[in-house]
Amino acid sequence: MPRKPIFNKDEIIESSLKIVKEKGFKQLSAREIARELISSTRPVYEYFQSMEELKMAVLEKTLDLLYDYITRPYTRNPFLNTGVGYAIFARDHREYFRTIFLEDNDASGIIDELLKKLDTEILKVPELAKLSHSERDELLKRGWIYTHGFSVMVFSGYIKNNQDDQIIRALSEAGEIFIEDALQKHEKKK
Amino acid sequence: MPRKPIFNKDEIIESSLKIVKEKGFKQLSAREIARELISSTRPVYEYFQSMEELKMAVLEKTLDLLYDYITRPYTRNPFLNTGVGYAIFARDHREYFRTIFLEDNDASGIIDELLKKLDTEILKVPELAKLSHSERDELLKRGWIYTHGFSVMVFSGYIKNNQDDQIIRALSEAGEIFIEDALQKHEKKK
DNA sequence: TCATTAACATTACATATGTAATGTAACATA
DNA sequence: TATGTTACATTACATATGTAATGTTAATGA
Repeated sequence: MPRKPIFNKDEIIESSLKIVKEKGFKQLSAREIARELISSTRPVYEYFQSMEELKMAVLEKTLDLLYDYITRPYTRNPFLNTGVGYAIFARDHREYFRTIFLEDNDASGIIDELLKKLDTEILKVPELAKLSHSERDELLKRGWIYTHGFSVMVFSGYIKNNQDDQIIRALSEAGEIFIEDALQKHEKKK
Repeated sequence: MPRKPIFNKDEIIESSLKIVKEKGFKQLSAREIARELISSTRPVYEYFQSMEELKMAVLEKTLDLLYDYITRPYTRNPFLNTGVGYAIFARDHREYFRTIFLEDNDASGIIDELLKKLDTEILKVPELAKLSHSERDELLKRGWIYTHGFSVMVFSGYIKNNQDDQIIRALSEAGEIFIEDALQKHEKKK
């Protein structure tokens, strides 16, 4: 007896992502989605209790994409790959990046997860295995701060000419500086 | 014959700053200001053509405060002081920091000015005078990226326990790492 | 074929905001 | 003291947004 659905949940989320990408998270509204779908605002409320709920779902999707980016094999160094993916994500998905890290979505949980991921990656780099826990922690923190600063610069358009290989070089050079320092301080302690 | 003014331009800007500090730049509206002043929205339009114009004036004020912060003598190193002031500003004036660097105010002009300032400061550090222009430039960029990353972390609340002295230490340590690397690479070239 | 019902459209109400139009009262001067 | 000017208040209109209430229609089972 029921009528056949025209729109589904995924379509609504996809339209939302398109709006966020083009106009920013702040512009995401039920009416914008309706315009995008060429429909009324009703379908949105068919699948989501509120705009708040939809926005959470959209945020989740951008996070999925971020995780995709930071797990790609840009180089042979998985530790570096995370940072490179992060910066390239900032370049290619400005508005998603802003939504995740610079809006009021309390990104600290997300950053925690990223750091945890980095913590496992860093162990895979052979030359760093000899470092103590606190030494590795310090190195991690420095690398993360630099990566984040770099990415925000890319995001805000201050760092231009940012081809993949240039991003890789910039981050890898900075990483080597931190690593060399960490190894040096490790040797000195002994 | 005219009536005595009750509110002046400065009061309106001050109220605006209070609102931005407490509720964020997005919440700044004529009616909010009126609430703050216990008045109507009319006085705002007495001194400003539009809210847009007022917002520009408010942004200018936050920039003035930022310049104040980055010119304070936290340490004897003027180069370091800029970064420290920047991070402390992010800690003490979250919403101003967001408005300036993370909102859509096209901060690149501001960053340019900051970099120019840093460029003059760096020359005052004796041990760095020997570096070539491009070497100094590279060092500057690295320092700036790190400082910005650090400040955004402070802003987003990820870096906690951020007393002045801890911020100074963190940035000075990172600075030393970059400086040592720059000097080392300079020596190698010879 | 037709009644039912889910999916969507339409309309409407509430709130927030910018800002123009209009009203009002205080104050300096004549 | 009367008056004109101006600073502010009030009111109103336009737009944007969330979302509830209500209307409409397409698909299916009887």
